[in-house]
Amino acid sequence: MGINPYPYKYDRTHQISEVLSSFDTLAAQNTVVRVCGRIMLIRKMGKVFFADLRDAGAKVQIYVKRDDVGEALFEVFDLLDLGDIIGCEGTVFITRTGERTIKVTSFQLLTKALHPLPDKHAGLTDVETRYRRRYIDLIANPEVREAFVQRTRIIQTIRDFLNSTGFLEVETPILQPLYGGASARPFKTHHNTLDIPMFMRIADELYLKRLIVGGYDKVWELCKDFRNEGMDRLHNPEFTMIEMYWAYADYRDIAALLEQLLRHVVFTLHGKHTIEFGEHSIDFGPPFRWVSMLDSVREKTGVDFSNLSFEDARAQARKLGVESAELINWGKVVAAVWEAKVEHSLIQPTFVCDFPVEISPLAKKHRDNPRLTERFELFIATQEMGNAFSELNDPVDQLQRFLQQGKAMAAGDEEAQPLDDDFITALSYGMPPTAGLGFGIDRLIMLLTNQPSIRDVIFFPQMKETKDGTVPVSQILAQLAEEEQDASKK
RNA sequence: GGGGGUGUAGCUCAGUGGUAGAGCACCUGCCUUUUAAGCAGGGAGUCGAAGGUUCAAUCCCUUCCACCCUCACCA
Repeated sequence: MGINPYPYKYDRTHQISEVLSSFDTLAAQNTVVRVCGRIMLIRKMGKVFFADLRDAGAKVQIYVKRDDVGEALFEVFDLLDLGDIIGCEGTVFITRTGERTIKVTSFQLLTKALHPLPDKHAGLTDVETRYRRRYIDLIANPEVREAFVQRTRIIQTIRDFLNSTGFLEVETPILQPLYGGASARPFKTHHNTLDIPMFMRIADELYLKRLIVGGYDKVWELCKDFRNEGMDRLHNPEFTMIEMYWAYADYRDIAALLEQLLRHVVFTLHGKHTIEFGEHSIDFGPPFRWVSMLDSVREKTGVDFSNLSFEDARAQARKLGVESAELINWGKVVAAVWEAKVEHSLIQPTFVCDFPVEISPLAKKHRDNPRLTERFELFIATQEMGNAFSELNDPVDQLQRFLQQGKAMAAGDEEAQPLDDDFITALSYGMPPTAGLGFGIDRLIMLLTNQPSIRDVIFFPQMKETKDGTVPVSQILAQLAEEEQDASKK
């Protein structure tokens, strides 16, 4: 029929949402509109078609009557399938049943769809297909597309907030000769020209603190991080954090800022301070609870670990049913008991503070207790949403912490942090007292959009490779040739 | 890695030891304001993969693959 199934462009005058929002005016003035979109439904009634056309923002019904478009175009429309993308021109009116509709006078095929859409009513529910071929998921499931719009809005709101409070958004290396800033196994790669091993970053911390040394007061980064660890509902190998560093402030200051930020984001997104997450209702309105790790352990277990020796602490932990070969110091024992007895009970936003020094190699020692650090983690709905400390800025102390980590690594701890000489050098030039914070963006978005899996807030989550998901090129070409032949016949 | 579950048409799902079914989608016909339009007809499947048992396996057995849940590690 000489129809190009893949033309170059279509001059549209309105997005569908614009047609709907100014419908009365368009109708009164008999304005000709040109819209485009994907055909989601077709209803044929003899010499008349009704179809639902959807673009990025909205859906509208179109009305194609043979007497309006002519015999030839009408037959073309008869060849269209669900999923095809068209542009059409016409005026608007309201049908007998009250639906706002575009009365089409002409239309053009813009893109032919070779694969059929998922069931128009049941949609696409198979999670494997949804994750592997997100484009189908996005076509078939409007609520999925909306969740990702929310993701962008959340990040934008955070960005606006931080920019408005004087934080400078910066970028630091993703590809690093040495990884650090968190306890995790890295992805390792290789630079050919330099012939050196390189690592994908697991955190931004050490680079951002170098910038504080360099004289920036407030910096932050939207961080893509990579951790070579297990994958499940809460973990994707590639994920997003925000890290921020604030000179001349301590962990209490940055906790207050984080609280203010989250309250602002929740309110901006939902217009209120409470959100629903699974079976929980989370209230961001009241001041967040602030409790020390040792106090919360004592509340739950009746045991005060604060003045116990390592041996006594381990014995107490054993009585509580907490036992592991990895509990090699007092700090690890306390953290393990806390995780076993306290963590699961933290539903409303709660700052848990003052972590043991052994598990906090980059945090400054607590001003009142050398066994602890000035560190907090924020928990919401039992999940860690953020981790922050008064940053360790004493290069001698930092070196000792690194050496301790080195011992752990030598003992087989694959997540211990390697010594970063240049970072020590940077600290020795003087880093002002600084508060630092990192929080997981994917988890925050899960929380704020009420999604149960991290895969529901990452467009293309990591999946195992499978033969089923791969179509041989030869098969694709054969199919294309076949379609071409079919088209030329028509 | 351990335990539990799932895998049948493009999509959503039934089903049986004897050559495979529905709805939607697709094709044909009827219907000029319908709306999950309707009515009539049609084509469509390596029943996840490979072995085994059996006269006969989509179904029973074994192994493998992918996905989901869960436990352990992690954000």
